[in-house]
Amino acid sequence: MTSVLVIDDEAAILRALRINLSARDYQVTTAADGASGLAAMARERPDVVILDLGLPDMAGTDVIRGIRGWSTVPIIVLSANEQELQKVQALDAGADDYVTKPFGMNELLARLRAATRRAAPGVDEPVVVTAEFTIDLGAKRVVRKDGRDVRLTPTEWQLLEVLARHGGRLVSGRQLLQDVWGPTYGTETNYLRVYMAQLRRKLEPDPARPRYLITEPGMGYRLVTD
Amino acid sequence: MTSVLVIDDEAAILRALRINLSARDYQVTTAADGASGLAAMARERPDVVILDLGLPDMAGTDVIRGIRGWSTVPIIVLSANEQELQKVQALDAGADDYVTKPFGMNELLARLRAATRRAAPGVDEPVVVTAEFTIDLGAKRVVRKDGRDVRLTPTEWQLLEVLARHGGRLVSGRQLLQDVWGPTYGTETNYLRVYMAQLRRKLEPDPARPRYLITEPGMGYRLVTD
DNA sequence: CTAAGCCGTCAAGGAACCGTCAAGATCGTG
DNA sequence: CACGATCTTGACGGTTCCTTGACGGCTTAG
Repeated sequence: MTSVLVIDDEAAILRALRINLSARDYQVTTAADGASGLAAMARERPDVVILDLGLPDMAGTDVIRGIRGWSTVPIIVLSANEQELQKVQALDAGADDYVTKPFGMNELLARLRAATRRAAPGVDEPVVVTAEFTIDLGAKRVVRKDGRDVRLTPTEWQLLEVLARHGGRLVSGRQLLQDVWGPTYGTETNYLRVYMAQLRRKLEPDPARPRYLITEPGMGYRLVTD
Repeated sequence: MTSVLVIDDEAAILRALRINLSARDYQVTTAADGASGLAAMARERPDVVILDLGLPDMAGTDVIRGIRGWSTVPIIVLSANEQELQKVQALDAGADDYVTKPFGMNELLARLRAATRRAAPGVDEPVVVTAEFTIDLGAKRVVRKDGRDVRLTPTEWQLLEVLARHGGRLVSGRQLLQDVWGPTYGTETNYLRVYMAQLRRKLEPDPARPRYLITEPGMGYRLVTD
């Protein structure tokens, strides 16, 4: 999922963007001024930034330069200012695009897609490593330590992905069922038994005595990464 | 020196751009319609394209797609059309930016700098190498290990290019369809089956048992590069 | 000790997915 | 305008995958 950081001091725009972006499966973080925007930038590592130039605490070009100092994340600038000089300064400071308010939501979304499409190859997804195998969440790939990669079915992969994204923490059976099979499931624990067995057969050195895909009786499952 | 291809049918704009760009040390090539624009594109290999959407011979989005079929060069669209739908269609077809006429020359130049700045670090087109063949994305060529090069149709090449640019990662059927056939496609999986078979027949040593163009049932396809 | 949960294992039927082939439609070119 | 190359479309058979039920081992509580 693509994550977006919106830096804007107008509550109305913030709300409109949050609603529209969330509805299209973007993960949205917001900040209301330049300082907290830069802080959020370092904390969240978003895939793309939408930046309003009319911030109360600092000049827009300084925010851009603050980000460009250490990141090449795409920056889309919003501004009510139509003056050409302003646009030139923002773009030359390192912005990728400049949209004048008022703007159409569909246009902004299209420019967002264009910006993320360019950056697409280069975003490194997290990787879970154990002594036996490596899970590459970005490539949707599992490779054993001997270099051969493991063939997983869609359901097997989804189940493993949910466990991996929880990073070693316990995940309840109900949550696993809902994340993999959909929100209407929750009690079909036999599905989990079947697919856990499949995963163990494909990943564990000794499937009878699991070392990574651990059952916590009565509670759920856990992927330990040692 | 940065080279620019300008595709526009208005003589006045063509002249203005030629003068302004030349004065700033860009190397300018021009074309007056879509067909000759695509021809010039293949001949000149410019670093960036400025494209007017109001061409006499073909739709703007088709010109964009014609370029995107084999090149990732930045495309800046010029248009008198302010309609949002037009912008969305152009950007989704693969354009990088959309500037509405009349435009300020300084703004256009700034957007030009932004577009070329982004592309700068990645200009060296990657090459994908396997034990059987080599894919040269820059030259749009596939060479077998025995030196003979493989003839691919435009669609075959586009499909292979999308897979190659994802470098071993899994690509979903929906994304392949949208990247190759356009954003309105997504369910016509039989296209993929047909063209995957074509590519395998031309690239795989044993097309019946593929080693490089791998199917992950229910999830998508992947180009493994061992 | 026994019964009741909970879990792991296995196999089979049916559905979904994929590879293959070939014919019609379309496009570009001379 | 005709020809060849390419793209689209439909149908068929084979393969993979998901679901489902049954059985037995293990643990725990009474």
